[in-house]
Amino acid sequence: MSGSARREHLIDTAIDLFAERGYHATGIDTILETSGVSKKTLYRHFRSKDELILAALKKYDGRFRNNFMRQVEERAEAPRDRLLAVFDVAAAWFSRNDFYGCMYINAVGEYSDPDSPIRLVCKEFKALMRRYFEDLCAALPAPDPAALADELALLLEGSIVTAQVSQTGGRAAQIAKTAAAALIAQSMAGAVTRDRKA
Amino acid sequence: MSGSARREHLIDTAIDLFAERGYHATGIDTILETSGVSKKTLYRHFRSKDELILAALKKYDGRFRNNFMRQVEERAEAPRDRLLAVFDVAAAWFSRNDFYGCMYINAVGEYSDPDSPIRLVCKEFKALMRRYFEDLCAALPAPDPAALADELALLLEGSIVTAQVSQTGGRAAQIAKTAAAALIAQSMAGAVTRDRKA
DNA sequence: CACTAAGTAGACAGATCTGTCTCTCCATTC
DNA sequence: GAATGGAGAGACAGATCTGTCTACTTAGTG
Repeated sequence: MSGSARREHLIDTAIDLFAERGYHATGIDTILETSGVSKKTLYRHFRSKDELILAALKKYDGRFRNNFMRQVEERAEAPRDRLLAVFDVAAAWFSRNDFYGCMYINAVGEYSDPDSPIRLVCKEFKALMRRYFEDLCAALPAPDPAALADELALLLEGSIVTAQVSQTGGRAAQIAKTAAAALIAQSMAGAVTRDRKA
Repeated sequence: MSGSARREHLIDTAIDLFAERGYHATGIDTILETSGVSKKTLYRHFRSKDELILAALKKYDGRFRNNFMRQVEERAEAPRDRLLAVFDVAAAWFSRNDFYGCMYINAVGEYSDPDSPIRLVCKEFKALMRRYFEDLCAALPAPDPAALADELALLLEGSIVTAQVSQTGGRAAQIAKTAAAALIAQSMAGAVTRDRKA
């Protein structure tokens, strides 16, 4: 295994363990045993555990969003259908047996300092997801894409934590999907109303 | 200070520290120093740290929901107004400088074993909050109180984590409130439509 | 082959964590 | 006033955690 491959393997292992057990509860030694990498190598690639956490969150960000958006785009074509497909993809995610909620939400729960790099990565991830919603809403086209995106993003977040806490699998995503359809309809109807008035 | 008073003081201190810093990151010693209680006393009242966590979550459950519902009921009278007032109360909560998200959501992020007592308390809390929504929806009366409650509960959860991660204060609650009004309207309109058809 | 860079294994230091235990003090009660 | 029991202070044990360091091995390259 090459140096960079080992580094990636380390990050992948860390992602899985942090996602399942949390950040403080996952020790360096556990990551090393699971990955089969030595401590020396870990500290050659990362200055500290916090840097490994940061690398894990950053790598997961790209991987997750790519995967998520690809699945949405595979399931539907039209903007409105894609907005709804988001919740079908979420349902599939929630039903996995390695679903432990959102890594970023969980991270924020463990790192409360608002200025910590970890928090910034989490904030950034959520901003990018919300941006994805806004792009889809703009393509509808919704009269106020930003406002509708805010609402739909809230529904997704709510379904994630509800699925995690209440362990109802895809049910939370189904509820969110129903609500999303209503909010989209309401948003578009508002546009029609305004158009008629004008 | 009497024995039981000391016990409560210990739990109150634990609530604050767990809420702010998380569960694994908060050591027994920190709780002892902050509360001014000795280690011997802590272990007289609680068998282990996990039992203290459990006691903290249970006490916070009663306190939070009492407080929350009282504020909602002070702000509005009619069921629909109260459903919307929920999000005003949430906005005030999110704007506090000691807002660190939901203790239960954060706890679930750190304790992934689905059968752990900690998880059960979290699940129970969310079920009780959702029940509160359902009671208000039934008083509307909404045609399908359970379905509407599910949706509104999702919006509240979403606003909590969004406020926590993105640090936008009461804004997330405002978005949720707007969406909630739309969902309530949609729900009631559906009832009217069905009534006319019948 | 020789050299170099990177890896494994693991001892080690120093900090921290949970939980137990002893000793002392103090308040209450008989 | 004596006895009892709760509480404070903190030593202590044993585990675990992060991070460093040494010694040995392996892979790749000129």
